[in-house]
Amino acid sequence: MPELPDVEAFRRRIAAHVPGQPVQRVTAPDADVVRNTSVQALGRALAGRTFGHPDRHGKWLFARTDGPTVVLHFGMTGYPTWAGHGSPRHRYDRVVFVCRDGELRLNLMRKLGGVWLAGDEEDIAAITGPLGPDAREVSRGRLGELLAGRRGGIKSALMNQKVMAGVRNEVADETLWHARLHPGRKVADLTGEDLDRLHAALDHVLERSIAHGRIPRDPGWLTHAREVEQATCARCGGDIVKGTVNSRPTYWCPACQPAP
DNA sequence: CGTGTTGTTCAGTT
DNA sequence: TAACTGAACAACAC
Repeated sequence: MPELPDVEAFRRRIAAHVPGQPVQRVTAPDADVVRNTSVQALGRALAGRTFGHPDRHGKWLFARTDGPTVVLHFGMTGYPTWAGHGSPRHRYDRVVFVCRDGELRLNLMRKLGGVWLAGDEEDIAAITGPLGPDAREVSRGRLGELLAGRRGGIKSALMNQKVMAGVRNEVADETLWHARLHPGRKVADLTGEDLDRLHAALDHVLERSIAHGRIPRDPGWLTHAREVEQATCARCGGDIVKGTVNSRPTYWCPACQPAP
């Protein structure tokens, strides 16, 4: 379930191998994950082009070339790999960019993500739709601005890609636990101190998770609760509970994150 | 073969 | 009219 930290790890993986690689051809065993063009047109547009440095905004990845940009989204189950020409492809490698020294492969088990071809920044904006600033770039002041005037709950706002890009279910739960805020708290009811803690928690969760390549599953993290039958809060020792917020499975500590 | 999974989209509501 | 909510959808593992 890639969120911002996972996609940043993907970006670094691609950045380590792909820049400078000329594309020879593109094969797509599952053509339908190529979303806004045909496999043939994608191959024609990229053949002979050279990959540059990849960028990321939220959960979107942009594999630049000296021509068009390949836009990647990983849905819930996707990930990219770099592999030698001869190494066996995985069953769910849906699109393969065959380069000079290896292959960039997009594994999409559930086909929820996809590949788009973009000629310029305008194309990219049309593909991604409106996105708020990347969650990693949000300052304390900007967080206040982004949340100002919102009527709903804090978890809903954090997960809204138009508010900020990159946070989804697990990062939202983890951030709210670190900030000691109940996921159902109304944005309008949060104090300046609440927002201070929320910003510090978002920063902490994103930076530590990026360093780890994903949200750590260790006992000191709320996400650990998703691994075990019944987790206890690493801060207070109380039981972590599971419920549904915005029709998504949500974990929190009732003692540390009091209900609104 | 039914259930669980979760990012996104969309229909409907406030 | 923007913001909000919840249901539907995607495809597969188990």
